[in-house]
Amino acid sequence: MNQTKTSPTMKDVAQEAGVSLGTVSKVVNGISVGEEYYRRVQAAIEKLDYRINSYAKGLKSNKTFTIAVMVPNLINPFFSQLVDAINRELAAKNYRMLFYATDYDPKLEQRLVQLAEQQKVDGIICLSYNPELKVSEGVPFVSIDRYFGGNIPCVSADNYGGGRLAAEKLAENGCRNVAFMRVGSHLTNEPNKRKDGFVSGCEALGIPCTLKITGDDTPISVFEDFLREHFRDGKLEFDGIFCVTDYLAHQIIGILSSMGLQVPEDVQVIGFDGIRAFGDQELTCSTIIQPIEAIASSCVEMVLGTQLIKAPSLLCLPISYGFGGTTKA
Amino acid sequence: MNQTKTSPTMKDVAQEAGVSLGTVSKVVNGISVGEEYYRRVQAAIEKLDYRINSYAKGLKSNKTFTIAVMVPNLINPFFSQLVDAINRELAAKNYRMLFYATDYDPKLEQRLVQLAEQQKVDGIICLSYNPELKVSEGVPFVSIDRYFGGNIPCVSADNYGGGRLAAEKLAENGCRNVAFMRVGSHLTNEPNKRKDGFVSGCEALGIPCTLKITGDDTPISVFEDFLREHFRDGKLEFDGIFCVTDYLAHQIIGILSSMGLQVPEDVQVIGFDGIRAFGDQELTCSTIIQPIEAIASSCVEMVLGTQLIKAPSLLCLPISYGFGGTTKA
DNA sequence: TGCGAAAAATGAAACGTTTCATATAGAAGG
DNA sequence: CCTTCTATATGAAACGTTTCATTTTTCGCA
Repeated sequence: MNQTKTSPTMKDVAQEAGVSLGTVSKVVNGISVGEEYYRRVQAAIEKLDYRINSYAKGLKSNKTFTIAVMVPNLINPFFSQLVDAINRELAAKNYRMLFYATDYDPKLEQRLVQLAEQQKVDGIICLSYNPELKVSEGVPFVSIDRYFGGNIPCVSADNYGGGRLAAEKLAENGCRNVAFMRVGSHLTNEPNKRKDGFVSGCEALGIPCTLKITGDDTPISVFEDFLREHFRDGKLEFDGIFCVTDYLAHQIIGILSSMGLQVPEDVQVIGFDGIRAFGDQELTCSTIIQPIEAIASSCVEMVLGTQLIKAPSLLCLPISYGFGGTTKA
Repeated sequence: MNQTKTSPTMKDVAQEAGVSLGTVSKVVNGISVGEEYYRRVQAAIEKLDYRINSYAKGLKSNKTFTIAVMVPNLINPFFSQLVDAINRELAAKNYRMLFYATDYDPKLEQRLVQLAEQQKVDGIICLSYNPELKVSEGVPFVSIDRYFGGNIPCVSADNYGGGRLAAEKLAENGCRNVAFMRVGSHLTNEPNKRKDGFVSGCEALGIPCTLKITGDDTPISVFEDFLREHFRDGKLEFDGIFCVTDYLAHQIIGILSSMGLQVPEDVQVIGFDGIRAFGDQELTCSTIIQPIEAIASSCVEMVLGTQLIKAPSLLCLPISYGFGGTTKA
């Protein structure tokens, strides 16, 4: 018989140490036992190289020390940096992270939430693109950037404040006619407040503001068309543009330069997120910086229930301005 | 008694459907049963909204449909794009991904491997920075970019070929005196072959080549010092630089421009990886592109054993050149 | 020295599956 | 109508833990 060597169980340890199963369990879980027993069990554990079986433990105790984290993908640096930060927080608390990419697909997202629940995770952190997402009562759920109401907590940056700040910064730098650009129309999404904040900021400052918001799946060329419409005699009608994300800002900058316009000399551009292209290097465009670490740690605290949520709650974390060379200062 | 409503089990389904436990198990696992039985069980499943408990299943069957993926972090876009691609492959095969960040820390990495094993994953995919990593025989393990020998399969890009290609491209673009730059000294790392390929390429082409390889934890300023040493009368001694990663290339480009040098007019720079800063946008420096998708799918195939490994194997995937504006073509 | 109370160790039951030896029903053949 | 064979359904045991009702040990005190 060529038995494949199976890993030792608590029973094996108990036998080796000459104690009962319950005693081994106590030692493994750090519950106090007699000194002599403790020593014997530890020795047996070392000798057999025993490791607890998380699946047996999870089955019996209904606690898996696993959190599901869901974002559209890991390609967009905002998402990957967020997930990185969440993972750090979880690891520090001895939790494990099950990762799911939703690909911006509401159906898939719904399926993944069910999958995660069935996977018996202790909680779910999700940056959702599904306004109608159904979540089971049983599993703690924390949303990022989308407020569902009910008793589902949501963590997000102060998007409204960020919008206002963008308006103020452009104004400070001398802009007198600005535009706002946004892809998609997920209306209940918190980031949509960036527009509201920006518009209100412009109004307060007395600066005219044009909005260009495309549908969900329109190509980037729509923005190019828009810009060309407002381009006469080698001059752009706007002297400042606020883009809803850094990602979009980079695309817009590309279009502007292909039109022969200089950034920031001819037109200033400001994005949102605070992406550092290669991780810890400098910003590649001026931007409103999201507090990624703070978002991550709030999510983790909330989902682990360190911080109990009673009422429907929307946590708004402070943003800041970052100069990246696409504004004048 | 305020019982918290517990989820239905197979037993509940069996009772509801009036069949035995075994029959429910068969239906759930797609094993053929009598037509009438199948119908009744399905109805009961729907009615009770039954979901299988993965922990019970995993405990009994010793198969968890979970793969651990380990890279240093998700900040470096090469890593996050790789993990994204691996996750896609796994999801397509109905596997789940447990993610661990090793933070370039060999000790931590070793601990995480043990943790993953104890977590009963069906396999581990790891981009390791620990040349002495110990892996249990029990769990399928696939390495990325580090060849351990033994019977541990390794997947990597053709780093040697990539180095040669970098030399050829610089030569094609008129370079006659080049430098190679690399941080760290993880000598058994496959990417170290980039240097060998580059050196051999330069030799074959008859171009002088200077190497600058720093220690593991030296600051970036070491490269600045090096460049200044080779900078006389407003002219840099080199007309081409190959950086071991795009990440480094960007830092070097920053230094060069702070020295008043133009890229690519005064000096051409080529990186390695093929990072697209914002995911799907254009390259921000000329580079040797790693086949990230191919690496990901090979890893997944191997770790799932779709493709059986017998001998120690090192899979080398083809690279390509990508123009990003920091070379002349 | 002996008694009772408190503290500690024990081991059986349970968690929700899979699996396998057994039981059953139905079909086919004589 | 009975036997045999096949195909299918059954349910008990097992996976490796935790937990809790019991039993055993320890120890202070009379």
